[in-house]
Amino acid sequence: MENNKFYIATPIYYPSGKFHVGHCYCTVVADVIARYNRLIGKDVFFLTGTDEHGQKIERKAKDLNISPKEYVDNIVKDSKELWKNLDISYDRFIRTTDEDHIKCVQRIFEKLYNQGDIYKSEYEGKYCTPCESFWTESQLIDGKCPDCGRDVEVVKEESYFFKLSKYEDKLKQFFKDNPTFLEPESRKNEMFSSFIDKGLEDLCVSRTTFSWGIPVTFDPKHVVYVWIDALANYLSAMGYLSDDDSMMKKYWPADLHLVGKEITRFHSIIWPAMLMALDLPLPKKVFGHGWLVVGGKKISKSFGNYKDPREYIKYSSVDSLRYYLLKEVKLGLDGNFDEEMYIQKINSDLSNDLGNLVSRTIAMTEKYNGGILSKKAYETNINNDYDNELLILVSQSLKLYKENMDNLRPDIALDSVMQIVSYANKYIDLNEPWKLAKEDSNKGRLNKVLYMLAESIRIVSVMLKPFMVTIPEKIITQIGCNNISNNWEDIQIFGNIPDGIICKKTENLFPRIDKDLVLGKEEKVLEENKEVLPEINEKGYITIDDLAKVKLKVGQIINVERIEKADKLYKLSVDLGTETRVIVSGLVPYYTIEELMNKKIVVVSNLKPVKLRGVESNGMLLAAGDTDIVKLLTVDCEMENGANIH
RNA sequence: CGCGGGGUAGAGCAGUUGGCAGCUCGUCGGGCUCAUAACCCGAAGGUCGUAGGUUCGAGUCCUGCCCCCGCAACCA
Repeated sequence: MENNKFYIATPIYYPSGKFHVGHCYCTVVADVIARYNRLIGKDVFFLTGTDEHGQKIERKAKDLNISPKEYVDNIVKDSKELWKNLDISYDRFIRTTDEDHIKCVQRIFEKLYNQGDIYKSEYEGKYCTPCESFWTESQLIDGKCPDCGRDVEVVKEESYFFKLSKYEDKLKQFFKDNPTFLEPESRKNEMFSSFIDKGLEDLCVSRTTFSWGIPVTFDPKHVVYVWIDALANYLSAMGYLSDDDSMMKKYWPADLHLVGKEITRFHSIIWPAMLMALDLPLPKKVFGHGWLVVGGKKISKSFGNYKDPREYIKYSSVDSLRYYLLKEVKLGLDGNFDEEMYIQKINSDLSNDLGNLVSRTIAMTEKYNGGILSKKAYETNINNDYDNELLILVSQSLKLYKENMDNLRPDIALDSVMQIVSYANKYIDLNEPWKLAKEDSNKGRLNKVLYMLAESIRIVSVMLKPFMVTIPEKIITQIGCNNISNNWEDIQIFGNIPDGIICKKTENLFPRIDKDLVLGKEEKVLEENKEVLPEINEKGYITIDDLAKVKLKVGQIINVERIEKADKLYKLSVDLGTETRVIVSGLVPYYTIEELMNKKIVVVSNLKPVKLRGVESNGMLLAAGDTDIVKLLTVDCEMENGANIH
């Protein structure tokens, strides 16, 4: 079957700085799609890499007093590390400085030149000499260089041009014949209204103003400009125009170019035109995804919202990050990456729903049936309504999943997976296994429920494989299915867990993340950076000013309540003279309500409020002791409420 | 008249060909005790930016206006 291969590529990124969440987003999405296609049995080739030439790189290297190659080598090393951290399963990391790529680009350039699609002419533009940069009319600010504000001059530069205009009609026809070539729809509108309908101009494809690039073989003072150099990577990786074109035969045309919305134009206009000129089949699809915005703003160094993605992984996990990026961001639209939302989402979806489902299922199986999953019980007991509903949901979900993965809606696909998880949790409550376990006559029914759950969990794990790298395997191991085959075809029919498999609970799959702890910590780090107080750090002293920051007051407890669902917490109302404060404190093991009533205590009055078990605590009371004995600090004579302590 | 995207419950978002306005989180109330203080049920909460139009019927189609964001030849 010709249909059985899948060639997917991300753009090659420009390594003018370290990669951020945005780059990761694109690559992670591509990786998920690649893994999905492998899962359903396709022969996948997944390409990513770096676009390393150009003036900007040349200049950056010069500033650092190293060669451009050294400069990009460093960044490439780091980004490969990053992709490893994110479990990106690329088949090749192509660099435009790779030997085979350079050869390929030169041959493409020659070929196009020889057949007349590239010609020599002059490029005229506004040039800022000190900045050594060309600017377009629209980039200029008040007619001056946007970088340095100095005057620009009109300069003519000898250049080679690609006859883009020649392909205008062919392109229009192609878009007409292939309505799904460019997605989402909105991008297509943009391409037409902004560029194609306005008419395409020939494209400048060489430069003489810098030398960090691939030399034009027949005119070496020119280097190949970004268009051909960068776009050609998708072909050079296939060995196009080389001695060995077996890859080309096998994988070309590409099935999917997943690109950022700002470079959709290059991939949907220039790239197809180039391929037409080379007389090659065009890619099946170009998808222009949206951007991640952080804190409502585009990711950029100047906004200060630029963060190494590995920071997020540190306190969560790669799988969590990948899950969030695919679930919460609708492919094609901009998505907000808010750290607080991130933690909340993975706590709720992954810890509470998924992790806890696995945990409670296995715990019950161990407790009620020695960890043994009984396929016999599943087969011999008649389905009730809940069973049927679960079975229907699973099969619907599998269908929806595949449909949406194929249609590049991973968010909806994930949604359908999570629906199984959600119903499975409900299924437990509906069946009440803990009640079934009380009577021997219900043993069969109980074991059926447990089997149904385990099998649903196994199916969910397989569906999650493209999205998560380590967790699905861990889950499968916990439910004892690591020795059976768990591929796409193994989940199409419900009931594939053999009889007598033993499951065993080990680690917590998704420990809940304490939002306050993580985000609070961060604030502390920022503060430490602001105020460096070396004396304190060295000797452990604080100054009188530091002490003055803590406002201590005398207070009287005027009301005490237990907090529901909290083992140790009291909700105390404390009279501070001018006001009554609510303070939550873990004194249940040490004091009774009666003992606490009317006590005069010492209160830290300016502590930042925190929510404990849903009750906001405004302050803290002082107490002595560790775990066994805890005694409140009180004042040894009558003191009016609200009196300062110093 | 530069181009594009967006404005839907407190927050973040879905809403396919026009047909009772949904999801997640949060809030409030209840249930359960197998589980990672998790899980299950119920409730409150929306003039779908605004003004008009088409229609039996508009979040959805058309027109005007207001606000936010991005792009404007190489930052995914």
